[in-house]
Order: sequence, then structure tokens, then C-alpha cells
Amino acid sequence: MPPQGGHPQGAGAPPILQVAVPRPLQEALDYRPPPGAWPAEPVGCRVEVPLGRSRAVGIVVAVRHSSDLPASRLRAASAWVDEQPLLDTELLETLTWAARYYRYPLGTALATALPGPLRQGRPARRAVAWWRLDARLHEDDRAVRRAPRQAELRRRLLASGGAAPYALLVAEQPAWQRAGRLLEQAGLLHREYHPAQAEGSADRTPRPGPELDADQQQALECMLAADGYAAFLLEGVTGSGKTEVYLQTAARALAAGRQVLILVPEIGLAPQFLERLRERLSGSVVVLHSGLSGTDRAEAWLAARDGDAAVILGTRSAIFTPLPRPGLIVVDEEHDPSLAQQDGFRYSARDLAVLRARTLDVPVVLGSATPSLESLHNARGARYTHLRLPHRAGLARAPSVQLVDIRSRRLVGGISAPLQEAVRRHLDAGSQVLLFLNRRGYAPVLICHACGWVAGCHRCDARLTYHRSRAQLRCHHCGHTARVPAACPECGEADLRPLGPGTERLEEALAELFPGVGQLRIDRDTTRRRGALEAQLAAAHRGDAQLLIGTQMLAKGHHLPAVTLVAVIDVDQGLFGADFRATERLAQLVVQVAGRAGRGEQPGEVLLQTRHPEHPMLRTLLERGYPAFAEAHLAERQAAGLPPYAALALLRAESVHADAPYLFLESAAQYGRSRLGKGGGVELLGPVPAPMERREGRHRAQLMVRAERRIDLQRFLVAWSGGLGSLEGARQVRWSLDVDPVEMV
DNA sequence: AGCACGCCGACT
DNA sequence: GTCGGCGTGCTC
Repeated sequence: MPPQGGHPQGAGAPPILQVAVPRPLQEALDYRPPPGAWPAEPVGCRVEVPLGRSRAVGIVVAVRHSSDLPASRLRAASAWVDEQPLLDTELLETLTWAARYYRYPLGTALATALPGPLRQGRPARRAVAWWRLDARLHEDDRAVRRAPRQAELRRRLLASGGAAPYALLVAEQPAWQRAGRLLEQAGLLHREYHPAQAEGSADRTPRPGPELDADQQQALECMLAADGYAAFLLEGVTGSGKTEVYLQTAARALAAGRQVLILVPEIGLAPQFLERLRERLSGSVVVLHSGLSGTDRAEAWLAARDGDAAVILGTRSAIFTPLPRPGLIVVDEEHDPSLAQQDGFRYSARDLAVLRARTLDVPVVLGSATPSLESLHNARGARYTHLRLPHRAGLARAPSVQLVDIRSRRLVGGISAPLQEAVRRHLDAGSQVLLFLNRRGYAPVLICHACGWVAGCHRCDARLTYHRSRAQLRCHHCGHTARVPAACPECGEADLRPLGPGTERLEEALAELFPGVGQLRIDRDTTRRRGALEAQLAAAHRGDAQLLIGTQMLAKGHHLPAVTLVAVIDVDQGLFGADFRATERLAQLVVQVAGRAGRGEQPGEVLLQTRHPEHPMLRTLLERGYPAFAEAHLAERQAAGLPPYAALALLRAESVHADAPYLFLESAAQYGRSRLGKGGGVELLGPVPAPMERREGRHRAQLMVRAERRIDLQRFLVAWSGGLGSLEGARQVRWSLDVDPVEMV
């Protein structure tokens, strides 16, 4: 076949491929097509291309007849990687849109959406690697006589007819991995790919679900009535059975032969969810999250693309899973910030879920007990249908929530007398008690009682946390550790005292107050090992301990049915944060934590220790609940011109030099003002110091871009962001642009 | 992001 | 005289 033979454009000038390469470039690059036969549909296929002095795997985003560059400057792509598109039109369009919207280079955006092996050009076959012994080694063992592991592997392979799956071999004997690689290099062992076994789970009979109550039934019917795209905000209090509604909606989509994509904020929540999915839904279920190996991710991703995976359960990045037979998208805990943020490609998986649902013309459900103000705003504006599950299912009743005023009260390890009394009462009744404190370590501050010196991090504007168990001072922001000084480095007095409670200290205090009562502390320090969290949760479930102490990680949807008392040791922590979302976060946290109480048959009790019992947010939340709080807070946001009543972008910059971020941000602001046409509807605010000005030895500052209308913000960003990299001072700082930031930090 | 080119300090 | 520091600039 002649070089251009077979391309669909026929005779005439050879077409040009526009290839998005995995480099931070604004645009795709033009290449002449590679020699050889064309794929039937080139757009969405990977090609290998020469790039500078190296080569790269890029994705064809368009085929053109001409290029802006002279033909002499075009290089030819080296080879097609795919015979059919890896990214279908819809996914490619979604990613292109997201790259534009979030101002991120297209090639890098596409690359981050793909599992590692596919990004690097591995065949898009769902294949299992096998090792086959070279024919020379069948009769003749001379080559391996002096290498016992290789000889072993040879015997093993001969025993199964000369070939076996790689993963199986390595599982049997890890040392064979190295032995095999050596044989492979010597050409005595060959890698081959066999088609993956189809998932044999489609024939299970799903277990029927429980009867729905009236609210659930109504929500379900409403969703099932959707024909094509529809967005639902499912606001269901903890224990109201949101999951059941998802499951039954999903079952309907599956029955119609469609795929269901379910996003969860973190995979820690997934195992219980996964079990329920497998038990209740027909069709094969795959998971997709960052904890998987590249190969496993590629396998799951391709199973979805081939339409073999019926249910895809994943975290943030799973929003970029191909869905050839889309039926439903579910975003669980839609308010959770881990569905957005993260560094690099800063996108909101929740927002993209809605976008994809619209493009794919399928329903999308955003579920939460504490919906984000953005979603509530959308529901009010009729962009989402608001479905409510206001009652706990079954016998479980809503817990009673009370504030404990701890002003001028004596605290033992952070515990007030009323709380101590309540703990006693619940323990005596044979229940479990959960104490929530979002601060690990022994004490957040170590202070010199003589001169007032406080142990601080020299790389961050932060106090060092005192960890007593390891006699260490640790910075929770940069990981710096130091030994605890014997005496004050300032005045020399040996009177350093821990100030304030941490989970370790809470543990100690509880041991004194309730001797003999089993305790379980669940924070990042006790769950560092793999599987430790699961093990601890299982222990909590079994009732191995009556007192459970936990940080943030325990606030999320884990079922602890024997817990009847939940106490928040210090609710004030989140009350006056620098972030305008701090109050919303705190309200969500309080409600989520409270949701851990009394899921069983006994009613729950929730105590919140505070020094600000009159705080309006706490009052509203307690007296009138989350929906009323949200209502009040939305009004505040509107008055302040903040999201969801405005669109924001944040330009951050950091450097080891104190003034570099300001110099860069000043020139960015100036450049921005020059690009602001008259009446652009955009404001530039700052630069201002970041909430924690110095972190990991770097000075940080930020410039806020605010617009009343999203379209104005986008128009401005398009005109502005491209030029930022070549501004004065840009090379002296690390900078990033965050569109729709969820955290100001 | 890679990767090279380019112009100034301590080494055989 | 060179090896190599990372500042600057490009990748079709």
C-alpha cells in the first residue's frame, strides 16, 4: 500500500493529523500521517509521534487538509497505535471542553484521563500477559543450568505445556519475575497476550431490595420517569436510604442493557458500596480508583469501553470512563470537596458528571445528606429536580443534637463534665460512643510556660503538633518532624506544656475517666498501613471497643449501628476559617458526624462542645436543620457576591522568595486589566497572601478573579490565561490557575 | 513536562 | 583548558 493509500480522504494533498501530545502546550500539533493503513475512524486514535528529540504517544483530535505551518516544518507521525478510537467522540468532546473550561493543556488533560499503560501506548486489548518458553529451551536446559531460578521457571512452564499467565507465575514465586525478565532479554522467553476471560458474573440473580418507604418510592418514580437527560438532587438525611434509591434506579438502567457510572468521593467508602452493588445488581461491576495498579485500571477502563462492565464504581477520575451504552450517572456525597480539587488538572467531577449526562442524554443523580450550596442553588433555579428523603428509614429516629457551652468549664483532655456524664450514661446502657476530634497527635500546641514560646514549623506558618507516643513534634502541613526539646530554646526553662486536645490526649483522658473500657482510635496515624482502616472499622463493628475516637475520616458514611452518642470535642475549629466555604464545610461535617448516631434501633444523641453557643450558624443548624442553614447561608453568599452567585477563578503563585509571587501576580493583574475590555464584567482582587502564607518553605499568594456571570469569567480567562506563562516573573514562581476553586488554601 | 542549548565556577 | 550548574526556550 502506498504511504497515503487507504486514508479516507482519497487522492489530493495528504491530510494533516492534529495530535494532542502529553506536553503542556496550548494547542494540538500538526503531523503528516504515519505510513501504512489508516484506521477507519482516525479521530480518537493514538499515534506515536516524534516530538523534539524524543517521541511521544498522542491522540488524534482532528484531521485537516491544511496546516498553518509550512509543509517543510511538518514531521510525519511514526505509527498508528490504535486501529479504532480509544476515545469516542463524546469522551473526546467532554475532555476537550473540560480542558478549555479549566484552562488546562489539552494533551496533558487527555493523558491524565487515561490509565497509565494506555497513556504510554500499550495496546487497547484487554489482554492477559503470558510467558511462553522459547522452543530452544524445551529440550535443552544448558542456558539455565547455572541459574537455579530460571531453571525452576523453565520446569514450571514445561509442566504447563510451555506457557502460563504471567500474573499466575509471579504469584506462585515472586523471584520468577526477575528470572523471567532475564530470560526474556536473552530471547529465551516470549511475552504473548491472550484475550481476558469474560467476567462471569452476569448470570447472578440479584437479591431483591427492601420495600421502599413513601418518600423513596416517590423519588424513585420521579427518576424512572426521566426520558433522557434529567438532573436530580437527592437530598436524603443519613439513614434515609439514598443508596436504595440509587440501586433501584440503576437496576432499571441495567435491565435495559445500559451502563451505570457511580462516583464516590473516596475509595475508603467503596468496599461496602461495592458489596451491595454486587449483591443487588446484575451485570459485572468494575472499580476504578487511584489505589489500583496501572494494569488493573486499564483493564477496568477497557471493560467499560467495550461495554462489558455494566456498573463502574470509581472516584473522581472515573468521570472520564468511556460509556458506550450509557444509562445513568450517580454522584454520591456530591458535596464532598474531594470530588473537585486535587492538583494538576483541577476539574469538578460532579460538574462534569452533569455535563456528560447532558451530552449522553441520560439522567444524573447527585446525592447527599448535606448538599453543596451550588447544587441547592441549581435546584432552586430548576436546573435540577430536588428530591427529598427527610425521614430515616425503618425504626431509626433522628438524633437529638445539643450544644455544650464549654466557656469557663474545666476540661479533662478536652472533655467537659456534661460530656463525661453523657458518655457514662451511654456506656452504662451498653452502647458505643464516638468522639470526634479533627486533630491527631497529643496536642496541637507545645508552649513554654515560662516565656510563652511556641514550637513552630520553620518551613510553614504553622504550629508543630506534639505527638507524645513517638516523642515528636510534627508539622501536619509539610511533614517536618523534630524531637521534643528538653527545655525551651528561647529561655531555657524546662517547662514545656502541651496545650489543647488531640486524639492521643483524648485517648489518654478517656482511659483515666473510664478505666477498663475498650478504646479504638481511628486517625491517619493508626490507619497508615494498608487495610488498617478496614480492620479497625471491622473491630468497631464487632464491638471490640466501646469508645471510638476519630478524626475526619470517621465522619463519612461508615455504618456504626451500635453508636448512640456522638460528641464533637471542638466544633469551633471550623467556625472562623479564612475560606468563605468554612461555614458550609462545618455545617456539613456536623450533620455528617451526627448521622453516625443512632442508626440502629436506639435513638441517638449528639453533643457539640463549643465556646460560641450563640453563633448564628450553630443556632440555625440546631434549631432548624441543614436546609434552613443552607437557605440562610445562600442569602449571605448572595449579599457578599460569592458563589454560587458569582464565578471565581484563583491564580496562585509560590516561591521560596517572599516577593516573587507578588511580582508575578501584580504583572498578571496588570496584564489582566489591559485585557479587560470595557464592561467585561470581571474583577481582579489582590494579590493577597494565601491563607497560610508560608508552607513547605515557600511563600504563597493569590489573585482572585470574580465575575457575576460565568460566561464573562470564561471569556476573560480565554483572553488572559494563555499569556500568563510569558509574563515577567512567571519563571520565578510556581503558578497554577484554578477555575471554580473549592478551597482557597 | 522533557530535553537541549548556553554561558559562568571548581577540577584533571 | 573541560565538567556541569540550572536559566531559557521549543516541541508540528
